[in-house]
Amino acid sequence: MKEIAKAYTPQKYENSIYKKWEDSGVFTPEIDPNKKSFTISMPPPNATVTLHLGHATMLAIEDLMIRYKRMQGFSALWLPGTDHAAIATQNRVEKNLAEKGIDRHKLGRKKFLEEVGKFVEKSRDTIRKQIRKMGSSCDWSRERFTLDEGLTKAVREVFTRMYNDDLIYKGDRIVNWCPRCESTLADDEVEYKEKQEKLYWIKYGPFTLATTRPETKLGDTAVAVHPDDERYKDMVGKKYMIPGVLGEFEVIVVADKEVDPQFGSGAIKVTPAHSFTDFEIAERHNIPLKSVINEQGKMMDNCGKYAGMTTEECRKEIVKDMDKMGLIEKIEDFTHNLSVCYRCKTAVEPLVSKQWFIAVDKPVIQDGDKKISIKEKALKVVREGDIKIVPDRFNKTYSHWMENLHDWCISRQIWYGHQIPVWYCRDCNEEIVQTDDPESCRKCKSKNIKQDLDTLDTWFSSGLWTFSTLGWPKKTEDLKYFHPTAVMETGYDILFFWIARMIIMTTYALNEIPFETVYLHGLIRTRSGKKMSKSDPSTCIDPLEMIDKYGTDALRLSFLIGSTPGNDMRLYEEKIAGYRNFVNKIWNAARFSLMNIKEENLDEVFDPKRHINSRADKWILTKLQYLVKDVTKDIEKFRFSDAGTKIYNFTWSEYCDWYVELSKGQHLNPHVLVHVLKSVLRLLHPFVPFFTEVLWENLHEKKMLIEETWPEYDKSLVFVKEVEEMELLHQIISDIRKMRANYGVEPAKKIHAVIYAGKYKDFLEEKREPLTRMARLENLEIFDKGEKIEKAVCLFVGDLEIYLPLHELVDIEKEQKRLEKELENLVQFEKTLSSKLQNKKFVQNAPEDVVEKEKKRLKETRSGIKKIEEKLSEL
RNA sequence: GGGCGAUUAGCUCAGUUGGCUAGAGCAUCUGGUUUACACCCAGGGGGUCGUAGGUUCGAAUCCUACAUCGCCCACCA
Repeated sequence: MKEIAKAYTPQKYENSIYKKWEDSGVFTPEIDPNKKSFTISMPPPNATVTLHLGHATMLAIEDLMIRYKRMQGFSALWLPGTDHAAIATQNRVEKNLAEKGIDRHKLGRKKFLEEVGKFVEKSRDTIRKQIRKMGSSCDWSRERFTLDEGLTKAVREVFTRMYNDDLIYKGDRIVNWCPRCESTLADDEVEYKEKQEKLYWIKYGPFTLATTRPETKLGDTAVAVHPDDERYKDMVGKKYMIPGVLGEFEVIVVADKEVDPQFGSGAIKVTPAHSFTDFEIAERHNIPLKSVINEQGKMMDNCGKYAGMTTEECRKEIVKDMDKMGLIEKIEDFTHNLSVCYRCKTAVEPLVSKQWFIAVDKPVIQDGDKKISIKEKALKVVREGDIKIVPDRFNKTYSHWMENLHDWCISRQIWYGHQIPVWYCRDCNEEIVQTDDPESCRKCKSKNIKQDLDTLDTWFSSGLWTFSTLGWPKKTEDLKYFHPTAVMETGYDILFFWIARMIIMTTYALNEIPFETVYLHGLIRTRSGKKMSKSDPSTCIDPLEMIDKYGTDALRLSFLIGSTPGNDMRLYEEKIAGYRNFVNKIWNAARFSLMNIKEENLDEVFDPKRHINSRADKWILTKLQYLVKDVTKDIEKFRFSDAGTKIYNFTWSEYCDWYVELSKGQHLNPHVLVHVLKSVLRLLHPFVPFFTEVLWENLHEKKMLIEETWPEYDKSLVFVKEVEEMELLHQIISDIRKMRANYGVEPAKKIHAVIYAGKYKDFLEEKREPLTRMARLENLEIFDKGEKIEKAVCLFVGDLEIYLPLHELVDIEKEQKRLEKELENLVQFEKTLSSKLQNKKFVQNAPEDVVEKEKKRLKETRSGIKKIEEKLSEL
């Protein structure tokens, strides 16, 4: 009665539907003590980025969970936000300024930060819009930014507490230094890249040794050998003068297990200030440090003629000079893992510097009657299952990483970020750490104080994300109601960067877990399995472009179906197009339903007592109950792909292919047609929110689908017998169609059929209409039994015999061959089954229902064999 | 060096505590103006489940080894 467009056009509806949801306030959950809360903190996209496939996946999965729980009656909070992403953002703005010929140092800290602020404001606005594009039902009224005032308070509070607990300390330690960013990097912010380099064998006093970095010779203070190395045994503990390009210098020989006697000559030069291993060796043996490389990656003033050169320039020069002095023995090619900055790929320069650290091994958290470290605590909550990781194999990865965690360097020498809340008194050197800006020195009252210039690692603040966004350190209602959060969903690539740090920071600050479950999705790859990279647009799919082309719903499905947690997934345009087709398919099923129902019936509530008319109705309703049960279970177990596939198959292969087709004849029952459609829309809504909502409106629903309830399994709508009968009908129709195709019967031609139906006679009589229509029969005769019919194709479905007297089309020889082939098949199968059932161990050990099933199948197979044999003997 | 994952139809992937003659989508082939949908319908072909052993009544699924690809961690000057 009502007609909707012939095809669904997402572009026409998506924006207005989103606005309708947002304006209605459904995204903002109430704090209702009678309801359970369900919270997801959205992993905040970096403030600099535009939406990429990683975000799109994350948003699709999280929105699915949130909508599902919301429909189930939970107070579902999905809290959105953005991360200031200190280094990444600063680099980006520096680059932008550089294009205009502006250098940040000339601009000065204050002005530079203003520039960053402007850029970030604009950029955040873009990402906000893009998050909306994905249909994300997040609570914008609670949106947060890691540099917000509230979050900054949280950062200072945690810093101060940790400082007072002696967890945060300042020390001279060797750190990863990026000379381009001019900042420290945490251990996991360093990447390794394989590179072809040279290995220089140099004459080194009484030694010959191999090095890739001859320029660090200027900072050498020792030579180390393996304690068991016979070659150098007598030299250990002695001091030697080594000839160098800047004259002789003294080294001491130490024995250390770290040295691999197999590599090179078995002796290494020790440069404690510029190598992690050497620093550790130096610490163990009390060897002095000598820094020769500065924070710009250039040789320091103590390097004579090399001062001011970059390490690379210096290497060239020093090799030249050493060669002149006859110090170079040989130069070999060498493949080497070069450490580079994860943000800008510049080679990392290890150097010694005064930095702030978090001590991860210091026992400070009360645990029963003893104290454990923040690291042990973070291990414990996962080990004991307080936090569950999906898929669980990542437990191992997590534990391994956490066990090997060293003190975390948290200070960064960049400007953008949370400035470290430490002030120094210039008059009395007092160090003041507190949450508010102090006016004067607490010790000498001098006003001559200055804040530490460094900022905090960006992961320090994002480590507080689940609770700082809910108002902590204030004891807010939000915090009480929504924390701990339910699920943290993110890519496995930031398990260490972020997940691990949230667990550390939250268990320390709140003595509470940040989330109950960690759900890790895989990375999106190209069709050939390569990483998509922005620098190569030919491999890269832009989610926004796909949304324009196929709609958000189709894009979302392409992330949700066909993927499993923790595994990478390949994405390509045909896949998205396929789900667009699915969306359109349901749209058209709805179109059909609407065309077949009176408007007044649309407003009626489905009542099984009055509205169920036929076996077909009972069949589809039963299948729907199974679907509801399965899908609910799958979503609860985070098997989103399975859930989606099941809805897909039900809708297309059962509802559309059979039930809608049946509706075109005597079985038309608009009530059930629409009821099942509506249930499917409910089930589908968390996956594909836009078009389900559009259809919902068209079905005269007053309430929005987003606010509707999730369907529940209803046992009273399960009809096992009717399902069996209907499936028999499907089988008969399919088999007749197959035979038609097999014999090349023109689709338009209607044929004659005779069925000996036994106990199903009455049932088939009732289904005469769909049977003749869907199998394209012109004359159907149904008997309970009868004589075999000659010159006819025969089919055996269970105990039924079907004859298609195709007369001139029947080629006896061909028919014989077909039957023989089928017989062969059945005989083979019979063999397998009977030997299985004769096996006593199988009958004894296998579960009863498995045995029963096999028995039933054996019976059917044997009856089929008998029938075909009879038929063949007549041919 | 240590760990993890993958290996199933031409392609992309499902396959839950072992239990239908191993499934889907795409592609392909044969047909098609059916009461919604060609973004569709009906039907077909296509797989020794990476290899070799083992456990079991029964293995794609569990165990062992190997192979290939990929990822993570550690790291050598």
